[in-house]
Amino acid sequence: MKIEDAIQQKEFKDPYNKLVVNLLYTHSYLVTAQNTLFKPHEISPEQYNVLRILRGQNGVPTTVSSIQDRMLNKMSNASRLVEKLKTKGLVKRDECPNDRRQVDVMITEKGLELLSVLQTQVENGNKSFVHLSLEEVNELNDLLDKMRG
Amino acid sequence: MKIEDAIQQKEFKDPYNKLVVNLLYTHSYLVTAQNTLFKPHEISPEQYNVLRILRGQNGVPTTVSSIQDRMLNKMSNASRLVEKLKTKGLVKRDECPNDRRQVDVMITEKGLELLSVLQTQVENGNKSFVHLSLEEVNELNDLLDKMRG
DNA sequence: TCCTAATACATGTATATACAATTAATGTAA
DNA sequence: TTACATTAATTGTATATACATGTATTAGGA
Repeated sequence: MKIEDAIQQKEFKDPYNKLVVNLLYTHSYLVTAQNTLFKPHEISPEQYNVLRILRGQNGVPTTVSSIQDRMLNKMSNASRLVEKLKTKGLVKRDECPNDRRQVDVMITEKGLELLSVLQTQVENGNKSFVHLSLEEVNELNDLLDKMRG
Repeated sequence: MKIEDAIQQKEFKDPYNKLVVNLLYTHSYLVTAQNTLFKPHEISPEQYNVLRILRGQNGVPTTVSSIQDRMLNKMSNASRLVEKLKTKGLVKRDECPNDRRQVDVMITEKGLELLSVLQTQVENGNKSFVHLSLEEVNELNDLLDKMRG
């Protein structure tokens, strides 16, 4: 479905402005689809992403600012997301001995278990709502990378 | 900059999952850039979009649900956005005479003035943070349309 | 007509985003 | 060592997203 039909807008000023609208709209499409996967597990896409980052550390503790740097949305608030995950018992948070300003964040067993359950669903889900061939996906990835300059 | 470097992730399960991450990250890049344009005018990108929809009506009143259908984020709350815009004097809202459940929403003179000031900035801004040729932009638009199926 | 369903919008609540401000700890230079 | 800047994290506030629920109005069938 063309973006013009999706939002009932006949024409755009130019392809650049159309692209911006198209990206915003496609993002919404994507997040809506993802939410249906996460909802039953009472976790948000953002919390899932933080858990993924922590698992990637393979047991090495991570600071809040390091999580922040690696988040998909740089403006998000890692401190509060970690707090939410701790409440659910999915991560633990200790004072860093070398530098008491910092905090060592680690994923728990419970967090790892949830991730492994979710992972397959997310991976299959991602494939199912991206209606493109492998070649087209690679093309799209390259264009997005280039777009950001 | 490749997405792998941007979020310090070495590899992805497959290109489909990479694409999802890439879209989320690129969306954040885009919105952050747009916010710098809107901030000085004390308006949010979402509110700007609603004003654009209303201007497209050329004086014909629109209902809240019609705005909702045409918004970029279908899960957004048109009712509250209209309320915010009304508080700022950018739109007016009247009870619809034919059907008292509905509400006629119209953009005001003040709203039109703000839009015309913003429009040029937004259009130029969009071009400046999309680092692609015209041909590549068209390609990207087509791939996004196709991706949603 | 009356009853029920459907529609349009508003409201409630939780989470996340955006950005400013604060607090505590550390680094550095006079 | 003290004074000041820097850094790391938390907290505050406003807006937006996500979804459920409530309320008033209209539509349509028995």
